Amino acid sequence: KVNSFAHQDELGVRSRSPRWAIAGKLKSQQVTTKILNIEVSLGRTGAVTPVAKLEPVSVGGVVVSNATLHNQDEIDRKDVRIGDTVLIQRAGDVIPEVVKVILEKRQKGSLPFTLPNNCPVCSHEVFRPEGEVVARCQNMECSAQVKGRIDHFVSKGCMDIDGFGTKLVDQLVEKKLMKNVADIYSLSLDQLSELERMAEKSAQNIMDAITASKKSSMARFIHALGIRNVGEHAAKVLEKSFSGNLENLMDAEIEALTAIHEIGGIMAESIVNFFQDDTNKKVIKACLKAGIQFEAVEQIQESEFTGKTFVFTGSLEKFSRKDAQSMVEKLGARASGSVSSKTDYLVAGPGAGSKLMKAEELNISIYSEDEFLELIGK
DNA sequence: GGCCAGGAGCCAAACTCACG
DNA sequence: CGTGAGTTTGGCTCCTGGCC
Repeated sequence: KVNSFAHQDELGVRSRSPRWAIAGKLKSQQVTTKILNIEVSLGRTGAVTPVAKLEPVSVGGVVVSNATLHNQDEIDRKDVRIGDTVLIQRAGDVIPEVVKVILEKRQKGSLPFTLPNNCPVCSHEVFRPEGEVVARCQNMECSAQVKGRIDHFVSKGCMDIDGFGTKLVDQLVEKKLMKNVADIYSLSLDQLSELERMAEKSAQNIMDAITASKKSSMARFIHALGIRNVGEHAAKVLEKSFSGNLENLMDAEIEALTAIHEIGGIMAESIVNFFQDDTNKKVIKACLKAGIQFEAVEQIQESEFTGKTFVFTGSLEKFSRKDAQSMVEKLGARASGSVSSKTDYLVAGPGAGSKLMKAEELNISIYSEDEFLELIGK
């Protein structure tokens, strides 16, 4: 914003403006380390994702021992191999990533890495559709997928069942106490107390959390079901379009769905397929029978912010991200995760990084938390 | 003492949608 | 049909407090 040239920051980097100087300071620290192994993990959709296990190394103040490799194409692009010495950094100073392989240090006789053709968990064949990048385990009953779907169902943005963590889910699935998400509602206090690291107190807390979670909303429930291509946002769109009537959504046809703004052909197909499946129908029925209730759909008020886009960044101290999101949604605005030319307001807390810089570049109005609250009249 | 959940922070690639 | 914007999916570490 200021025409000051030949600025020199403390790293000794000559830059043309103060902003560049900031960029210089924020530039991620890059460190070399070794890839000990490449492991494969499975998501709730059966997606096969490779993770590099690193020789632990301190970068930007934390000890990093894992870095995602995304998929086979990424591995090929960077030609990452087990045993390689690699340069890593924390993208945005948070997420560890492999920048590149130091080829001079490559061990003789190393081979390019290829993901397995069979699921590492259930051995079922994995399939990568033509033109797609992600290979998926095709076995719907694969325990990794069952666990993943339950993890997702109980998570914060979904049914939000407090205390229902991954280790608990692992045990429940392995002991065959759960096969699908509806089984949550038939768990008993005794069954829970008998599990490892669980006793009366913890078990009761879980039971209470399950009960509390039954007061929910249609959007949360749709999101929780884990329909492909339908996440938090799409679930809200569907809730609004169907005015909170789940049966109508379940019976909806492709044409009715694509008529909705923000729902296209691919999402419509995923939705129809999901609700046609008999197992899915049974699970939904069981959940509703267990007593899940949807709160009334809130009417949003017209305001000067209707249609505007907010982005929140940095550590927010006056309110949570979720609260911020619901505050702006009540005004008919939306909260997005990334800054673009369509962003109207950026709200930055302390420690904001790349998003703040991008917003400055694009000349987007920047507000502090207090200024934001004042702006929306709170 | 140690395990686990959950909150905080936010990235990258793939993918989808809408629009010119 | 290409493109920009936004969503979805999956990912990483630190730290605290509750409970076994």
